[in-house]
Amino acid sequence: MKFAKIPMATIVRLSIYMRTLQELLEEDVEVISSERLAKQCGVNPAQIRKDLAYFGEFGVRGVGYRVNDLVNQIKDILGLNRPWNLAMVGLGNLGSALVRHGNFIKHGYVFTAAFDADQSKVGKRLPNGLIINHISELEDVVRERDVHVGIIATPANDAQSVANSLVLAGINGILNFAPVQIQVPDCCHVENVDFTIKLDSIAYHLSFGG
Amino acid sequence: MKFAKIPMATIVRLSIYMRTLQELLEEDVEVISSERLAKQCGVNPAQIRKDLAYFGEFGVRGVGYRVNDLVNQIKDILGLNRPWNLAMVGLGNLGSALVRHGNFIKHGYVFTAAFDADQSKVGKRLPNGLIINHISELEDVVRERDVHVGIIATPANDAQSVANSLVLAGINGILNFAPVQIQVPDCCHVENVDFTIKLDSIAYHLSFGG
DNA sequence: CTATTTATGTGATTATATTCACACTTCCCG
DNA sequence: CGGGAAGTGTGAATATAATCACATAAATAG
Ligand SMILES: NC(=O)c1ccc[n+]([C@@H]2O[C@H](COP(=O)([O-])OP(=O)(O)OC[C@H]3O[C@@H](n4cnc5c(N)ncnc54)[C@H](O)[C@@H]3O)[C@@H](O)[C@H]2O)c1
Ligand SMILES: NC(=O)c1ccc[n+]([C@@H]2O[C@H](COP(=O)([O-])OP(=O)(O)OC[C@H]3O[C@@H](n4cnc5c(N)ncnc54)[C@H](O)[C@@H]3O)[C@@H](O)[C@H]2O)c1
Repeated sequence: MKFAKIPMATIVRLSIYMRTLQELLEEDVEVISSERLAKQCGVNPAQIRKDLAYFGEFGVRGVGYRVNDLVNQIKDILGLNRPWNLAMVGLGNLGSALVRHGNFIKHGYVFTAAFDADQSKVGKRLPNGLIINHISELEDVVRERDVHVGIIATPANDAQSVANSLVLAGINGILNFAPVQIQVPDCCHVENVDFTIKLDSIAYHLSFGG
Repeated sequence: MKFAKIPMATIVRLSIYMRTLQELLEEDVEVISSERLAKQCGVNPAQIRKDLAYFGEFGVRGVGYRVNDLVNQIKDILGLNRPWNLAMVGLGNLGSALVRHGNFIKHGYVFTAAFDADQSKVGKRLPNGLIINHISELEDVVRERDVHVGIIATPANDAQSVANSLVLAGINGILNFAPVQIQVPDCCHVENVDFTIKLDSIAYHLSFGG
């Protein structure tokens, strides 16, 4: 995999295609054209074909793509045909809602560790059976349970220090919900989720009709 | 404002600059160069200058940018020097965590309405004093309370129908947390938040060392 | 008042991403 | 079996975005 330099935007779109294809699968659609898929995903049909072409030929000319096959092929491309272990750091409002949520497991992401700094939370059992560890145990527990990705849902002030611990524990993927830009070495890939930035984009569009 | 065609990516970065500048303000930094700001935001310094140049000249040559002024200028650019009224639709796990969260109000976003389809939730009072209305009242309440942006936090299956109601009620900005691509007329601007897509990107990077 | 330093603003350049357009493959129907 | 019809795969053409590099402006020191 990965013969040319792949646009980051392509990777994001592949996820979107996959979600849509999974829905189609549930509606028993067996084959779909790039044109119909494009409409559902809100992109250009050629875009879909080109995105896929980076990784191989997955369709049948004159016919389209077999939905089931394409889902699996995209999973292979993204590295999703295996489970990924997650650690949640910070079990407040947001962190708790996230671990409770079923969509992660549905897509192959499993919470195998949870950490908080608040002693009154440590030892508590989460709905999925996981017991909250103290943040000081992070490094040991992360290694022990083979955690691949850390999720930061602590207050903004603590995010950088948590990120440092995660990196030290050997983690190279972080999903950061705190509204700060965390600094990590190149070996570690960070994705940020900040809802208020999305709201700002909406505000701009509403204000200036973009 | 908006003299040339502005890259969407520029708008997103402006939000990020603003967040960082607001932090700097709290640390009593008065003036900052594009170079230092760039490092903190993880972008190229020329990028910052070019992004700002779309909208005017905000810096002082040989000196840098006055932090406080720049924050306000970015707010003007994005249309954030006014309050924006939000409606939350779906007060489950995620929706409840969101309305409880203080960051929205801090950035000028105010929840002025909340809706759910579950009768047992209708009439309940949220921590911010807001009372949950039934989804059937959406159109009336949205108009009455001058809601500008709708936030969808319902199950995926209900997202499209909620979006339809919001559009019908005259809303042209939607923040969608349901993991589906909703279809709306051009007058309505939609931003999606899907954490699992971010996780997929991380998985790809970890798998293939991008 | 001049030289030096710093750091912006921006045209030119390079890099990246999207879209077009059509050759080519498969299917289907008569 | 031959002639559309449908729809992929992809090189070429656009379009968009990021970066460089330098002229220019302010501040400071001598
Ligand atoms: N709640 C939301 O809807 C929402 C929305 C957008 C962004 N965010 C961001 O997500 C983060 C969490 O938000 P929240 O509402 O859950 O906050 P919260 O205060 O409810 O929870 C934070 C949790 O982190 C724990 N914590 C603090 N320091 C820690 C440390 N060093 N190590 C481990 N755990 C630590 C606290 O004990 C607490 O349980 C914040 O940065 C917030 O800005 C939240
Ligand atoms: N909880 C998370 O951390 C999380 C993470 C990622 C994505 N999401 C997505 O966010 C959405 C909500 O997740 P959740 O965990 O809060 O689910 P939830 O089941 O806890 O809450 C959904 C709420 O929506 C209400 N609802 C259902 N149909 C409705 C309708 N037609 N109109 C108004 N309200 C309606 C339900 O009564 C319920 O209160 C889902 O689409 C989910 O996939 C959630």
